[in-house]
Amino acid sequence: MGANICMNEACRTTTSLEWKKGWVLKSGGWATLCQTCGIAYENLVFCDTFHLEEAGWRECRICGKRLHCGCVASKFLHECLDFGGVGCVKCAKRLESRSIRPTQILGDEIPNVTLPEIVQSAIANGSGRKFDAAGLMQMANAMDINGPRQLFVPQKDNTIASLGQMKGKEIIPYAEVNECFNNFNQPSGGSSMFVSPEQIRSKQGVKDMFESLAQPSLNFSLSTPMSSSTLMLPFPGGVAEGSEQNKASGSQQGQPARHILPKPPKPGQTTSSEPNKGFVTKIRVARPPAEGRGRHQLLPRYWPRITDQEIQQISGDLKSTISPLFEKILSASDAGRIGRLVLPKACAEAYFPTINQSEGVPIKIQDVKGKEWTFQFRFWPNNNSRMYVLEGVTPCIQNMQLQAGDTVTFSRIEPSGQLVMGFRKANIGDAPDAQTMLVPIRGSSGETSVSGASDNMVTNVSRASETEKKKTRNIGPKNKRLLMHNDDANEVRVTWEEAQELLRPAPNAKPTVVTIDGFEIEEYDEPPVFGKKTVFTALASGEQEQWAECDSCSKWRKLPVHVLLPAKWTCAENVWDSKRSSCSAPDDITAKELDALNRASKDFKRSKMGESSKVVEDSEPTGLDALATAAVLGDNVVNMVEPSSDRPTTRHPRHRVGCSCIVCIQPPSGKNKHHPSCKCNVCILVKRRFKTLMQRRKRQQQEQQQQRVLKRSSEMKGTGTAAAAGHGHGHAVLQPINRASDRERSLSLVNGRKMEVGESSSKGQLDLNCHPSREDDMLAEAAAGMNLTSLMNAAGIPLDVYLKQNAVPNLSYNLLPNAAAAGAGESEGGGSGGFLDEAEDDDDDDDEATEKEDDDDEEDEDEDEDEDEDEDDDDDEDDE
DNA sequence: CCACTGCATGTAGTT
DNA sequence: ACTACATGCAGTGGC
Repeated sequence: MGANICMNEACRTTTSLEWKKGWVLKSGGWATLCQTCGIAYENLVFCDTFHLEEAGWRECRICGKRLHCGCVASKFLHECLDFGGVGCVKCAKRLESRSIRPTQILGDEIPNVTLPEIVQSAIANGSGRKFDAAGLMQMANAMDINGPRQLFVPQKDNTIASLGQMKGKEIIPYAEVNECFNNFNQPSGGSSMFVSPEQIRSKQGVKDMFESLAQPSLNFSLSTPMSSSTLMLPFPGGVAEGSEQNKASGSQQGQPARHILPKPPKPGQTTSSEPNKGFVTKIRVARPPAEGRGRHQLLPRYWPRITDQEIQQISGDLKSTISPLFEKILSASDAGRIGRLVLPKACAEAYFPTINQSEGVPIKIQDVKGKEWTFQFRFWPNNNSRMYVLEGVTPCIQNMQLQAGDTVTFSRIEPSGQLVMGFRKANIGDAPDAQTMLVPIRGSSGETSVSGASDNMVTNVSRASETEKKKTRNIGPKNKRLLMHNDDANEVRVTWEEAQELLRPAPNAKPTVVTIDGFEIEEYDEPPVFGKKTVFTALASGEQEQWAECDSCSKWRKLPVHVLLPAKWTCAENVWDSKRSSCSAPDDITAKELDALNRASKDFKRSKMGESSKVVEDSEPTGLDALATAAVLGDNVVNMVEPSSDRPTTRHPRHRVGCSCIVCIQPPSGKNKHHPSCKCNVCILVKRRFKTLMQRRKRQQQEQQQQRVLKRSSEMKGTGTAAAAGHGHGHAVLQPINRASDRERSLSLVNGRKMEVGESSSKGQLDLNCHPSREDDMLAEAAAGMNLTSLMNAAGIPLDVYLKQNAVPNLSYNLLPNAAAAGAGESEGGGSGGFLDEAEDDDDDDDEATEKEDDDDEEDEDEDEDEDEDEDDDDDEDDE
């Protein structure tokens, strides 16, 4: 704790002040002590009368530690001074009798305003409040960075005070304080506006400032903007303030001020420009005019970044003076069809009209060509706050040909207050680094800022480096969803998909198998490792092959399909083919095949990277056929055979041999895609399930038979005896009876479906894309996949009879090695099948309610049969 | 069925 | 913990 003292050095009235966050007020003075270094640091004081509650972040000049100054001056002991800063009430009153002549800005005559007028109006009415509050906010901006040395920037010097305070790396366009104060008496001083923090720091201290302030009548003047730009950051809420802004002030008084404060740049960052030179094309990262009802300081991401050149051009085009307000990078939803542009809250409250109703008000905004657009400016209640949006922006967005990632800028024409909406196309060069940022900010559409710049004055490619930083800050952390769902994000997605395919259990990791809802899940303590990417091919016979490229000699080696290779693999590790276990061994592949392999690999990768999203959309109707084809030929072979027509989708390709994932075990869609001898996962599954079905049928028949025997027995023994016997064995006996009844129901469904299957079969078209848990469908699959339509008719006969008749081998063990893994646990449950079968068995054991749910599900599925195959695919996956 | 509207929710940044 | 905001989603109305 300590004391705050009136900034008028002649007065030095003190008041208490509470400090936060590890910073203490130096007793009796205007300094705080950094607890790290103990060096005194100028304090700043805000007048709470005007709800200026935030001082912002400052940086210790010695240690660089950031200070959040939350100090608030006593509202009763201090008043805001017209020329910035605060003074004690006593001094303020003393100044009442002395008029303060405001400065002239760029030749615009500003009416004289006296302190009493300002202060009194500020206290008395809302509009005046805003005037002063905004001015103080501006002062706060200055003090954020430079402390009280910068405190007394004339209010009219908005150009100076508002242009930014990019500590360290960015331009600090504030007038150097002492020059500024000198300019109080030296109109058109022409001193530098853009000074580095170091320069500022090198200047003399507070005392001179106080001396300047002590001058009762200050003749404000502005430093001439360093360029001939007509940029004028508007005086916040002041005389030149637009009427809207003045109107806006009143209703927001009660809103708490928020701390939307820029972080100081890291010490290592470079200054974007040298002061006093080369400003014409320099990026101007201007802190926007601090004004508005919320009196918020904008997050740096919203600070308008505009060059003098651009300002000149815009101003020239519009024949007006413009004041950059803020900008925003369009999100996907901003640029989407919905036509709603989410406005940063602080910006909306600062620069847009006050709205008290959610419906908002129509607002007219010009574009840089002078065309006027009307949007609805409104808000939605959101978490006890507001979410401001501009509605109806679609025509404008389309007119400007903007996309997510582009930037819209909002400026204001002075003095009319007309809002201007500019834009800046995202720049390919904005992407910081292809390696560090896999996802390009913009697509590879080739659109660059150059084209945008030609007709948009706000655009300037010279800002690339600055925009890059901004992009990193804006798009990167804040718009991750935008990035990841941008069409251009395929690279990441593909990479992820590829990573999925390449993931292997750690070499020595032993899985712990847990069963959840009948599904066996392997849990590994070790994280997975990446394996080597291989290419699968399939022969006309349906036999599949796996190919891997040696990391040493780049020769392709044929491998067993179930093999999972480590990330690095060479011929020497080809333990499956001793003849080709050396790099010196020739390729066991013809040149043509090799070319096809390479093409397959490249096409696969390229199509995934470049066109995956498009393929997903465009080839949706045929993609399933492609999947089905892939099921037979191997998904990558599709590319080899028909690289142009059947590109892989970004979806997980089914039927990947050896893959036991939840997708691959699904039947493929498409019709007549399976050769009878196909040994793909699905066909194997189908066959296995058919076998399971037959076994269950047999079991059911046995149960029915048992039931009939039991019934006859009980009839013969009489009811009483039967009841007694039933009591003893009832549970054991009745259970299968219930099961039998369930299965009768199930079979009736099967039979009901049987006709459909028969019809379908008669056409030679069977849809394999059905729910695996639906036995009837699976039966159909079995009939199709095995070309055993007659099996359907045989479904009613005992399995063993059928097996004998058709010489169906023990399908469960006729699996590819990894496919066998896919059916993990199939030996369980009486060897009836894999986990799917187990799930079925579980269903059998389920209670009545569950059975009913199952019935409902079945009905639903039946209803959904007519839906497109893709949807079925998804349903299947979801259901699984 | 589709587009629109308004709110809810999840995520990320800030305090 | 709080806030801002991007986006999802249910409800609604029009075609």
